Amino acid sequence: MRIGELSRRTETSRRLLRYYEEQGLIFSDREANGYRDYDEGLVDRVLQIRGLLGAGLPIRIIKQILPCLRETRAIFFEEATPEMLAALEEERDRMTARIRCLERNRDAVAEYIVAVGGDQLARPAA
Amino acid sequence: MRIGELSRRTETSRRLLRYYEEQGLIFSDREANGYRDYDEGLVDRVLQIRGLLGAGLPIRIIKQILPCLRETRAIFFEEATPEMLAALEEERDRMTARIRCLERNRDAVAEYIVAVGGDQLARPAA
DNA sequence: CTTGACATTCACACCAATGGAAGGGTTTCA
DNA sequence: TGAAACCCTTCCATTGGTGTGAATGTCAAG
Repeated sequence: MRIGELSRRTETSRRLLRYYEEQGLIFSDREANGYRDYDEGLVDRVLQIRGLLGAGLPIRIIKQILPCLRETRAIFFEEATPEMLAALEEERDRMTARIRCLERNRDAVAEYIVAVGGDQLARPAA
Repeated sequence: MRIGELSRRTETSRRLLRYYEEQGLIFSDREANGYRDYDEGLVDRVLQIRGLLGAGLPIRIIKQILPCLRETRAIFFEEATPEMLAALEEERDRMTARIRCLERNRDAVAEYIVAVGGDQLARPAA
């Protein structure tokens, strides 16, 4: 698909898609005229990238862990140097820490909402 | 405690602590001489703030949810306007989305690590 | 030929964070 | 008492990262 379709399907500006490509997060083939030609899988990939960015991971790290996230479960063993493995383990642990932090705080927010009487399913008797 | 101690205990520069105060994320009493006097609870508070920032929440949002996160369970009902409640519910849901995204991707990273034979320090006889 | 989608490139905006200088007061300890 | 270490404020500039705007040009189709 071309960039316009990918943009619509991911609700991501063309500009940003080109930026992600420039940053090495996604790739595209080119049509004869130079237009980008995206694989179907790029839709999920872009959403995934945006999710991770939204969760605070920098592009540099996302680029690093992308090889682990290929939907095609073709794992590239040859690239698994000890240094890279260590970096991945570190990042995995950092993600766990992030998750815990978010869970704790989300739960606190949720408790607060309940305590002050919010979240009454579909506002029954407002 | 004074700013130096808080800085050491949170591994956060004095500069940044003053910045957070300027941004309205934390508060301090003042000694007679003008020195900031921090409550013991600020240690956790600062760590919490840094965790949330690291998880991708902007200062603006963190400031908004801080009232829900007071360790003193004094909840300020009077401030719970419907608009604020709606904003909180939205933010709660966004945090949940973040958590799910991180979980999915962390698990993928973890699987990859196992697949390429990492993490054997912890489990020698894999 | 006009319209819309595509291309590239430079510059800018926003946010978190930092650095540093100026210029001054306070605490601690030998 | 003197020095070092700590603290204060204000101001200004900068860095790094994510994201955007706008100018300018090409391509394809009605």
